[in-house]
Order: sequence, then C-alpha cells, then structure tokens
Amino acid sequence: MNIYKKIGLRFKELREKTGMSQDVLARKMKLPRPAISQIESGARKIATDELLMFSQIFHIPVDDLLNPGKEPEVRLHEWKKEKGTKPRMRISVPQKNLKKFKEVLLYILNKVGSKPNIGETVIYKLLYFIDFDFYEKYEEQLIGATYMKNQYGPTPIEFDKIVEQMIKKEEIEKVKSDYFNYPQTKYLPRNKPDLTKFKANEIEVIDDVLNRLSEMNASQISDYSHGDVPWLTTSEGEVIEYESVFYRTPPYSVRSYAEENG
DNA sequence: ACAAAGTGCTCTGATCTACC
DNA sequence: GGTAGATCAGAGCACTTTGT
Repeated sequence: MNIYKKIGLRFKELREKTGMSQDVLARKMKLPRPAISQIESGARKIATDELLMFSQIFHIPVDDLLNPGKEPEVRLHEWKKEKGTKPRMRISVPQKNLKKFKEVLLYILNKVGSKPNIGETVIYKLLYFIDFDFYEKYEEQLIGATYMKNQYGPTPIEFDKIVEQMIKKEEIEKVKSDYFNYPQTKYLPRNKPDLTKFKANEIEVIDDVLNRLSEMNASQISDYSHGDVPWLTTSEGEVIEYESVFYRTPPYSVRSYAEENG
C-alpha cells in the first residue's frame, strides 16, 4: 500500500468518526467534493497546504497524520457535542493576562508609538506577532490575547476594553489624525512601562517584532500578516488559534526546530 | 563549427467536471 | 460516495537561433 493510500484511509477514518460528510469537509478545505473521495482512496496526492488544513480542522498534528502506526489524538466527542464550533485545543489556551497587555502596549507606544505609521491597525498586528512569535518560541503565553480574523488582519478582541480603561486612568491618550489622507487612530503613552514586569526573553521577542515590522504601514503589515499560517488556516470571523504557529513556514517562523532536533 | 540558450511540440500525469 | 472523460500544467525532447 502506498503512502497516499495510507494517509487517505486515515483521513477517511477520522472524517467518519466525526460524522462529517465529504461534502462538508470539502467546503471547509475549499476543494471540490470528489477531491476528498480521491484523497481518501489514494487516487489523488494531497498537497502540503491541504495536509496543514486537514490537521487544523481536526486538531491533529501533521506528524500523527503521516504516522500510520500512531493512534490519532482527536477530541471526537467534543466535535459532535459542540456542532459548528471547534474542539478544544490540544495545548492549553493561554489565559488572558490583562496587566501584561497594558504593559506591552505601553512598551510599544513608548518605543514606536510616535512614528507616523504606527496607528491602531499596525498596533493590532504588532501585538499579534508578539503573542504568536512568543508562543511559537517558548510554548508559553506572553499576553495571551484572543485574536479574531477580520478583513484587515488579526484583531485582538480585548483591545477596545483595555484601551478604554487605560484612557480613563490617563495612562494613554487617543489621538485622531490622518496618515497620507487616510484617517488614523494613534495612541500616545502618558506613562512608562514597568520593565520589572517583563522577563528577558519577552523583551527580546517584543524588540525583535518591533525591529522587523514597526517600519511598515497599515496596509503593508496587513498584507504581511495574511501570509502567516495561523491566519491562512482560520476562517473569517473566527478566533486564530495559538497552536497553529507550530505549522508556520519561513519567513514567519521564529523557532529554530533544527537546533532542537540535532 | 560548436556550445549554449530559446522555442515549440508532444506526451504524461494530476486534477476537475459531470454524471451515475 | 465513486468514477469516466475532459482539461490543464509540466517535463522531455527536437529543432532553431545566437554568440564565440
């Protein structure tokens, strides 16, 4: 039996256990329905991006899909129970750390907030890359904010509430302005961040993100974020899951897997 | 004259559409 | 859910053109 047939049988087994039809799976994977039938029978080879998509839909590491001897780790009962919602993540979801959110925001604003290109949209993306880069590198939360996929890129859903609090406490100031004829919302810090609240590796990741991305304008950083695997594997309006950073590809990946293995 | 690069044709395999 | 036939893309090859 060739490898594609083995993978196909595994796909079929997992799909049937979840009670999902080929049609539903095909729509999730944005493929024609017969493609699912052919993949399952081994008549069609599966592309890398399709493999990643499948691993995301069923929350199974790619390794498990490619290893025929291994029992797949899938939360079938949860899938059936919560129709239309995703099963829980394999690795625990980082808990939100609101204080950390404030400190990171103050740190960003103090460092790059005065640059003309740094408006609200760019800040969203900087927070996203800080959170996801840190999670990829250390498998731990930094802020642990919840990012939704919307038209313009990842958006932290806690942002408005936290910013509102910070404005009330006069920790930051909201300024409406224009950037090349586009309306821009800027935030200016009135406090300094408490650096004792940060670990060295947290500062390192934040600085790295700011060095790499803080020169970009809103549309550049949005375009850039649209090539990241966590973004690509999430449907519009859904929460972008942290676990997907482990399937990142260059230039987005920040973790050196080769070093760890050898 | 010869080698390297470019062009176009054919074949093969992968994928999709349409149908059962 | 399965599959025959149509369609398309890419690889391989022969032939032509260009440069030395």
